Amino acid sequence: ESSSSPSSALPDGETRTNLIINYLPQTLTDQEFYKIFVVVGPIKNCRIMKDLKQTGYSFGFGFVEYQKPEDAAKAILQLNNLPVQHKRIKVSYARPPGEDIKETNLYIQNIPRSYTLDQLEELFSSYGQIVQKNLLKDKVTGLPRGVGFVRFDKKSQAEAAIVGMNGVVPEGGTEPLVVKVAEEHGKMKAAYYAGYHAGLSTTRGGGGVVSSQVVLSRGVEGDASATRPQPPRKQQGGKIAPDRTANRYNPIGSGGGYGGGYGGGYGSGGS
DNA sequence: CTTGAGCGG
Repeated sequence: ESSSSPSSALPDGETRTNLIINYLPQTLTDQEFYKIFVVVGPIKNCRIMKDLKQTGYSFGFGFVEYQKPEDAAKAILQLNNLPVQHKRIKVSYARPPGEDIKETNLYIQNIPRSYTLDQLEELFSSYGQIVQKNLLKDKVTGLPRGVGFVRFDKKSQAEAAIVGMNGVVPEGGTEPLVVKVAEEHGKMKAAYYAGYHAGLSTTRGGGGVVSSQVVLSRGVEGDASATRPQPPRKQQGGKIAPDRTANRYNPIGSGGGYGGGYGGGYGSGGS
């Protein structure tokens, strides 16, 4: 049945129009964002996801919804991997809402230091499609820390990977892997950096903020509230997650180090 | 010692 489909190669039952765009440069504006995608076809809706309306801090990804499915498909073909500033954007279909996409990102410890990204992927590839992966390196030495991330397409795949790989000693390693769902607090960091300290007090000492008002009088309730989140009654049960909110990174400032092997001449530069 | 970014309205 060779018919119709005049100028576009839309897969058979493809009706999706909504795309997610990843790896947007932090400085990309909404207008620029729109301009990149509107060349493909009329857009119904698009938006860069931002941390807060207040800070305007971009999460580095956004959505583009076209009016026509063929334009969405075309955008993936034409704009995926497009160099934008110092990055290459990723263009792919957004997932239908309510899908099983919630806990697909895994945090892995005790990865043999000798492992490459490919090896890491190979280690987990049998459980499903890996959509993203990363190996963390020491900030100062640049040496592998033995921890990394693997993001699966589906939650069920991530779950299977945990069951299958957690506790397993990989080849070339001596310690069993620790595989668990990664915490998704990346988005909150921007808020903290922006000075959005709602009411979070890190009770762990040695922290950064030193409040000069340390007037603890015995019996004064109001003041003590800061250092006493809970009444001491129930301290026995369960484990208390201390404070993972300690962010000691400089938000902006590092000039790079990720990706980038490609110097990119693309197209003929306009003026 | 959970990543400059992978799912909103």
